[in-house]
Formats: sequence, C-alpha cells, structure tokens
Amino acid sequence: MLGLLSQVGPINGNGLSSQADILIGDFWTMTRSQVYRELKDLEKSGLVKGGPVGPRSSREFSITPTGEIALNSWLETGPPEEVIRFPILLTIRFGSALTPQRLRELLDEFQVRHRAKHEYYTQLNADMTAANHDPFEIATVRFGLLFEATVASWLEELPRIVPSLSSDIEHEQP
Amino acid sequence: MLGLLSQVGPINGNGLSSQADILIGDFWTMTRSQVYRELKDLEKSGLVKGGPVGPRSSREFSITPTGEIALNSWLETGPPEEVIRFPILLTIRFGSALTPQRLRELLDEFQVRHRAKHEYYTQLNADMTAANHDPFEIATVRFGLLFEATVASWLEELPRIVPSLSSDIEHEQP
DNA sequence: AAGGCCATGTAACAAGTTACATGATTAA
DNA sequence: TTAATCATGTAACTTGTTACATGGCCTT
Repeated sequence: MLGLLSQVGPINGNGLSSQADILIGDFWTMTRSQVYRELKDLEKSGLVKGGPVGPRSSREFSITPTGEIALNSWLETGPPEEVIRFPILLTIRFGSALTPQRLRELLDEFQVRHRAKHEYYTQLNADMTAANHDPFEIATVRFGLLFEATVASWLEELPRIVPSLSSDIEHEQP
Repeated sequence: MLGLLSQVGPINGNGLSSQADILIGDFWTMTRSQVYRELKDLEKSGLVKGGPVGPRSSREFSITPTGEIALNSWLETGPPEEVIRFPILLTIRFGSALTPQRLRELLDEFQVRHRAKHEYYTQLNADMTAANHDPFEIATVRFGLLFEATVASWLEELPRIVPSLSSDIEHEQP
C-alpha cells in the first residue's frame, strides 16, 4: 500500500483499492476492507496522512516522509518466502477419488481459464513492450506470461504422467 | 483435511498436520492451529469422528462416511480459482526505489532459494518415477518442477528486461 | 529419578472475506 | 425529480499466524 500510495497518492480508500487491482492485481490481492483497515493503522503510525472528510465521508491519503522511509526499508529487506497454494493440485493429488471423466472435465475448465490468462499476458506484454513501459512493470508481466505457459505445458504432459487421463485408449493389465 | 484423513487416518491433530506438510506441503499450507480448529468443526458437523482422549489430551480422528461424501463432492465441484501472491513481484514492481545493486542482491538470494527448490523437485521427481509412485502424486511434483524451472528462466531473462540489472556495463544515453 | 526435549494442544492476535449501509451522481 | 446505479465506507465473520502452556518420553 505504501508503494502504491507513493505512486498514485493522494487517493481515497476506494481509489487505492482499484489502483491495487490495476497495478499489482496480477500477482497480489487485497480487498477494499483490508485497505481501509490498513489505512487507519498506517495513519495511526504516521506512515500515511489523511486529509479532511470529503463526499461520502471519504478521505484522501498520502504517504508521509516517514512512510517513504518505511517503504524503502521494507523493499530493502527483501521479499518474504512466497506461500504457494494451488488448489488444482489438491484436486489432482486426491484425484483417484474422481472418475477419470470428471477429472478430465475439471482439467478442461482449468485449461480454458488459463489459456485466457495466457492470452491476456501475451497481449499485455506486447502492448507494454511496444509502448516502452516501465521495465519493472514489464518484468512482472513476463512472469505472468511464463507462468501461464508453464501451466499450459504441465496440462499437456499430464496425460503422459497420469495414464487414466489419456483419452480413449484402453489400458490393459498384462 | 478430509482428503488426508481418508488416506492417513485415524490420526491426531499433530500427526495430521505433519502428514499435511509431507503429503501436500509443496503446494498447500496449513498450520497446526488451523488443523485443530477445523477438526473441532468437522467433528461438530459429523464429517470426522474423534476417539477417546489419549496421552497429552490427544485424540485420534477418522473421516466418517458422511465425510467421505463431503470430500467427494468437494472434489467433484472442482478447484476454486487460485490466489496468486508473489512477494518478489512486489519488490520488482517497486524496484526503482532500490539501488540496482541492492536489487541484484535480493534477486540473488531469491535465486539461491529457488535453485534449491528446483533441485529438490528434480530429485523427488526422479525418485518417485523410479519407485513407481502414485501418478497423481508425481503429477503434483511435475508441476513444482516446471514451476521452478520457470522461475529460473524468468530470473535469467530479467537483466534483458530491466537494463539497470545487467551487470557491469555502462548504459549510455545517446 | 531428574532434566531436558519433543509432542500435543490452546489462546490471542492479525489478515482476509463477505455482506451490508448509505450518500452522491446520473439518466429517464 | 425520482429511480436506478455507483462510489465509498463499515461491520461481522472466517481463516491464517504466533506465541504460549503442559504433559510424556528418553537419556543419563
């Protein structure tokens, strides 16, 4: 949030939440509720400063100099280890409890979703590169692109790993 | 948890938590505390059944027939959309606030961690394949392996995307 | 059989989600 | 100028994390 505020502030809670979706939504999520709560806390600790109450009891917040320092030291510290939670791997891991047909259906849905994401990143990557966007931003898009490509190739190889998924062939027990 | 219980139950909370780490820890996290709380709830809804109190006030839980049904219908429903939260992309996204030197250091640390993971998955994949493990299990390992390979190639291409990261060369402004 | 170390569980807190309330703005 | 819609914020609930308590077990 400090990072966002330093780029798009002064802004109100709702706006900040939208900007988060736009600017970092591809690899970070936060709900509006979180934004408001956190904004309150950050103000209390002096890292952001809120202006007067405007329409719909909204207030605009900006990062303070102390906030900039905190942001910087957060960045300096380096990212925490990522928490990976990939629900479809749960489905796969316990996949023997499903019929192969149903599992294949689920995987197909999954594939559709991720093909769309892949296209999205491909487009975004092309556009941003063409438009000479901030390289740091492009770097994050590249990650998304590579990631979706990986998902695709994993799906492709799956039937070779899990025999019950290969299409219409009978699997004989010799 | 139901999936785990159906494979490793009857087991107490602590044991279940350990099994979770072992069996699905590579793509799903849960803390012991969560396990205990959830076990309590699942018992209340009749999806698991706890035995008598043993040493250290521990109890062993098993999945009930109702639980098996619930598990199955959860699997049938298909995985929810995954939530991606990749902290290093935040660091990158706001990377212009760091010196290129510091950023490179952070990326190096990141690379070390992930190279280790890549090796881990490579090994695991080889072992499991050799030992003719459950293909569903292997499929999840394959994902880990592909993912880490992707991280590696992203890191490799990064300097080409973000000029300030390319090593010792001077970047002239023509 | 005493001391230290694990195994097991609990409680308090923090972060994340969902559902709701309400005051502006716009369009008919 | 009323109704519909959207912007903004709040409250209640759920999930996730951290820190703590304590009782068995093993080692000497």
